[in-house]
Amino acid sequence: MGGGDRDGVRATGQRWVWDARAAGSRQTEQRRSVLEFLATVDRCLSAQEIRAALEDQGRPVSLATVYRTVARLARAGVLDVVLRDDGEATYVLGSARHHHHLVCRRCGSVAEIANPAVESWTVEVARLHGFADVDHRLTVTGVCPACRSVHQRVEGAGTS
Amino acid sequence: MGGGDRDGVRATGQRWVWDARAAGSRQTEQRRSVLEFLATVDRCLSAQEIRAALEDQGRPVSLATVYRTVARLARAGVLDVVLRDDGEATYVLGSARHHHHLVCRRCGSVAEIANPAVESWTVEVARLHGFADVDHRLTVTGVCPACRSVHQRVEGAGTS
DNA sequence: ATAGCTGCAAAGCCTTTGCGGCAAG
DNA sequence: CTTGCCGCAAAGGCTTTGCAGCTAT
Repeated sequence: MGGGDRDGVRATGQRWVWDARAAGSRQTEQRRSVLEFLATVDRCLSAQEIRAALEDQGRPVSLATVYRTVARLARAGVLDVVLRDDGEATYVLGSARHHHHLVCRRCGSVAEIANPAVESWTVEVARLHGFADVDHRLTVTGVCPACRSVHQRVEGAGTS
Repeated sequence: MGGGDRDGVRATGQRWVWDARAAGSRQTEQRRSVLEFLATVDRCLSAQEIRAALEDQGRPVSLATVYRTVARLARAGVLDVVLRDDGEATYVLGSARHHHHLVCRRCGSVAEIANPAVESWTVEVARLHGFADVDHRLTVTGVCPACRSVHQRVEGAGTS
């Protein structure tokens, strides 16, 4: 599911192309802005952060359009939705196949991690419980080396 | 971090006790309602669902109090917060130590699952990336046997 | 020329918070 | 009696949606 050429977006290897001929999908400056920007980032960003960054780059896009665009990209399987601890949704380019992420709690930098053993175990344990239509999501959080060295202090970082 | 006897709640084995003598923590009917109710449930429920259920039981508790109570219980490590796919927070009694859950996408039933190998792998992979203060969260979603047999149809259940 | 997309602003939800009054200890 | 807790209602944030105009095709 969610594998690929829906919504006019296709993932071909490491390149994403917006298929203009897909049923009523248009190539617009705003969608290009969002997609091209996300391609330059290795952090998971919220819709508001994406909008702010694009504005700084002189390529303003309305918040509603950012939401609509990332929703489309997520549906197409081009990007992955990562929920922060507080429930805010963030987005990052990724296979959308392995939902395994290593996320920095401070700066939001993301690395995809993989472990086939985990993958197969989740399927197996779900099957043992009689579950069908199984999916899974593993998020490892921590503080990345960069943030550690900076000794950046964020509100409530320590004990709360 | 959130280890135990804070907020006047203690987890002793499989039993939870509200330590009334903990720094300014009072035993009230509402808190008892929430805790006792959660003990009878094996599903993860949102604050609103908890409030509705308690009202049905003739033990009404205001939504604000439910939120304040579950926040306290979560901080005390008595219950676990499980984010739904849409970002809504749900709560379930649990060790709050292993964040491994098998959740039914339809009815929200929850089973705790455990795999030490996964646990150690997450720590290892995080360390390899230089991450500190590591935590993780694994959620396996699917449709449980009960919901499968009922052939319950929820909006957008199939492909979406 | 057509149909989809954008921006704006309003509405929807979930969650938090201020406050007066009540109640546990 | 003191201090914390409850309920109510308002405020805060994130996200979605209706609508009119613009634009990619």
